Amino acid sequence: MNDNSVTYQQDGLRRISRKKARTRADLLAAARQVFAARGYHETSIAEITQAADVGVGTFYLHFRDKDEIFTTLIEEGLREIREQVTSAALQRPYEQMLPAVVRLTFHYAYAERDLFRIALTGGEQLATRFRAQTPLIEGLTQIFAAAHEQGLLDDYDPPLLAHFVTGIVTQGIVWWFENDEPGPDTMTEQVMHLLRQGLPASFLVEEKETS
Amino acid sequence: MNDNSVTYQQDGLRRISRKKARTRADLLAAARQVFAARGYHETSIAEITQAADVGVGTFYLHFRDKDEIFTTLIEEGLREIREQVTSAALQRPYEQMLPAVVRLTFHYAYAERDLFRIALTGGEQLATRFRAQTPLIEGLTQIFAAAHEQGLLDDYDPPLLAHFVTGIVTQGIVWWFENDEPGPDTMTEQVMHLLRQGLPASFLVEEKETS
Amino acid sequence: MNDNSVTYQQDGLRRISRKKARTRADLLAAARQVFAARGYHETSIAEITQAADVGVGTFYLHFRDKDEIFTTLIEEGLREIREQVTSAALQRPYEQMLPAVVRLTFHYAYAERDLFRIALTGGEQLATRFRAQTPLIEGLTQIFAAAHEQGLLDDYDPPLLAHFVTGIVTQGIVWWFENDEPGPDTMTEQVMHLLRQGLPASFLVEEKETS
Amino acid sequence: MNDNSVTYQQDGLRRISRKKARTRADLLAAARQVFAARGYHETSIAEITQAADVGVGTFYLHFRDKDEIFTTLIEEGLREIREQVTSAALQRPYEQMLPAVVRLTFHYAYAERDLFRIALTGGEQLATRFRAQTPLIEGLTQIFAAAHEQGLLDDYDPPLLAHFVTGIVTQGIVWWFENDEPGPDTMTEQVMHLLRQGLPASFLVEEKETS
DNA sequence: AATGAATGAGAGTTCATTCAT
DNA sequence: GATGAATGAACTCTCATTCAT
Repeated sequence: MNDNSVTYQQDGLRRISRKKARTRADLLAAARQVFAARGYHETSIAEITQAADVGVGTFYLHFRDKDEIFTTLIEEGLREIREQVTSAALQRPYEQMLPAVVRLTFHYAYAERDLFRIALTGGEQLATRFRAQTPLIEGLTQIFAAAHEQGLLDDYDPPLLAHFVTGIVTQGIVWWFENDEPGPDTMTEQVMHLLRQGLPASFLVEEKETS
Repeated sequence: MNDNSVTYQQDGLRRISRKKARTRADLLAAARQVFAARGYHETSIAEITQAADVGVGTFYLHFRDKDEIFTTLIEEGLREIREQVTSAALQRPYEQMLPAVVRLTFHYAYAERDLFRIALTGGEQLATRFRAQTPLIEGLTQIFAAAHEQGLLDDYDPPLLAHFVTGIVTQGIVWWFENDEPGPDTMTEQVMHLLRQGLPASFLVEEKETS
Repeated sequence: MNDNSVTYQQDGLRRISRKKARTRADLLAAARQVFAARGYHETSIAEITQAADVGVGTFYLHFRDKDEIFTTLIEEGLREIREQVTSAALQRPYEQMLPAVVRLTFHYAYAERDLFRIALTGGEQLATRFRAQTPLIEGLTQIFAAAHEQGLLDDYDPPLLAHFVTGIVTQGIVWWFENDEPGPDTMTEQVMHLLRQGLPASFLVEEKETS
Repeated sequence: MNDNSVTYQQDGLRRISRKKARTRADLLAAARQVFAARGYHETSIAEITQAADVGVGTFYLHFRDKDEIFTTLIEEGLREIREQVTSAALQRPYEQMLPAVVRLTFHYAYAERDLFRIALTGGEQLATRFRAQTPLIEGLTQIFAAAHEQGLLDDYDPPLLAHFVTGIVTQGIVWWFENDEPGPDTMTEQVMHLLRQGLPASFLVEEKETS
């Protein structure tokens, strides 16, 4: 027994834990694929383990239930995007933040459409589903709140406005569930155009008296 | 046997079919309530029949399965709204259509929040869920397409724009799933303000070069 | 109130009871048709009442359950045949009874194949099914027992022999469930030929020692 | 990791699959018993699993539905008999085939009366039921067809004759559903006697003119 | 750590039967 | 007598979860 043996053992442990991590990754990948193809509710644990080529029991070594692997999938998948978007935004002067956030979000969403489809479609109740929108809403709320404090958005309620913009972006992403065109840059331009110009006043005339 | 007896019998039939219609309505009301409280997938037929205070078998006398009562619920619930919004829009001059559609949609959605929650939340797959948005999208697409032909919306793609505006409205409705304020009129104003003015250009600056 | 009124009333009763008998007959005819088409177990009361164009509840005014209408159907359907065959047999000299029974049975079975299909196919357990064979078995047993007493069938056990012959006849009838040829007369000849001649001894050689 | 470990694992797999096979056999045995006691249609899956002392779900791990376990039961049960009868027949000179087939069939049928009761009684429609007779019918048809070609059975239609003989044998087996006597050998003798001698011509007189 | 046979709670669905009209 | 909406027991089947190996 010497350092070597310890090293061997550590190697063994590491190998095992590497193996375990590998299985976990297999399961996540399989889940992503099956969720995308069949939807959250139509997916059974057995389908996931089959796609991952592991035994059913193995699933429970890594995840508590279907909801946990689902949440993990979204969480881990979105984390990097969230971090990238956040850091990119912070690197920019304040006036450029909003466009940057929109553009980057669209780019990532376009690249990982299946993940967004899963996130916006499946899941147990609203809770999970709208969790995907939450980071965007919060980021936008901060941006708008800051502008509001500076008197730039006097007529708006910042959180509500953040929801509206998130609604626009979400709808752009949903659009891609059925169409591949336009790409993320054109999509961004369309959104920015709307946010910048609004719509022509000529057909936004409200009648005098409101019911 | 004379006319009277026939009348009696007809009365009987009418009464029976009125009773049957009553049961059907009970089931729909119960489904609405249970779906709203527990979500589509968490709801079992037994829960619906229990809430409607009828036997399980009765359910199948009126609906084929859970999906059918769900679809019927949404369809019948939204039909009137759709018709009201459509006819109201058509009674207005063209320039007033959009505001009218938004305002009316918000009013109905606010009044029937539980129905919209069910429609936007539950259901089998996207198909059912986004069905709720379809009428709005189509209506807006028509309005925008007309404007586009007159050169008013040169820089926009009408269907995409319709999706964006629908996204805004949807997000407004979703907002009410968790907040009661602001009411539909203020909500409409906020949306119209955004659509009219857009956001201040000063924080919509895009950097020169795009990656 | 006089004789007339009584007559009227009797007429009324008779009309009612005629109507009732009519409904009963409708149900029996419908059952016969549905049983033949779908088999006993696949047939539901609702299908019968639908085919008879009466309400479900009406069924229970005439029959206790599915088994009773089934039994009745067979019983009433076979009764006449049984009586015809029996009386025809009795009108013949003893030596002609067996051929007459076989020939008549085949003729009726051929004419009412659907009834025999129902009788031999459906029904709850053996009990009902083999009830259709019972009359034939019993008739043949009598014939054979008489012959046996006269020393004509010394080597046979009459009831067993009756079963064998019934087995032949039954198989002939079953043959018609899938083939229309040969007709009842040729069928009778084939059976009689077998019963008269047996098979050529040359290929009925048993080996000496039996295991 | 060496050959040993592989062997161990193989042992493990084999043990598991042996255990699974055991459960399957338990289910088949239970099904056989319950079908025999209550009949096919009166038997529920729950009764089978209860008799097999396994959970309901286990059933579906081994069989798709009631019909599949039924078919399997008959198929597996009859296969060996079919093979034995066939090979025994082929080992004999042509003239001895028919008696051998009849004798062996009766022996097996007597030994496994419950299986034959199930096969001849239960099952979905004729299809399944008469499947039990098919092998016998086909075997006999071959034998008779060969004799026919040699001019031995000029007056018979071989397939029809095969049906008749099958009818006799079937009726002999059905006899055992309610009687234990006579045993298979005496039963064989009675059948062979009939096939050899036919019945005394003296009471097979047909009247001249046929109606 | 991995496996997959076994489990049984629970969901959906059918249908014989009743009963108010 | 006839009706058919309503009923709920009974059944089939699925699937998340466990556990011995």
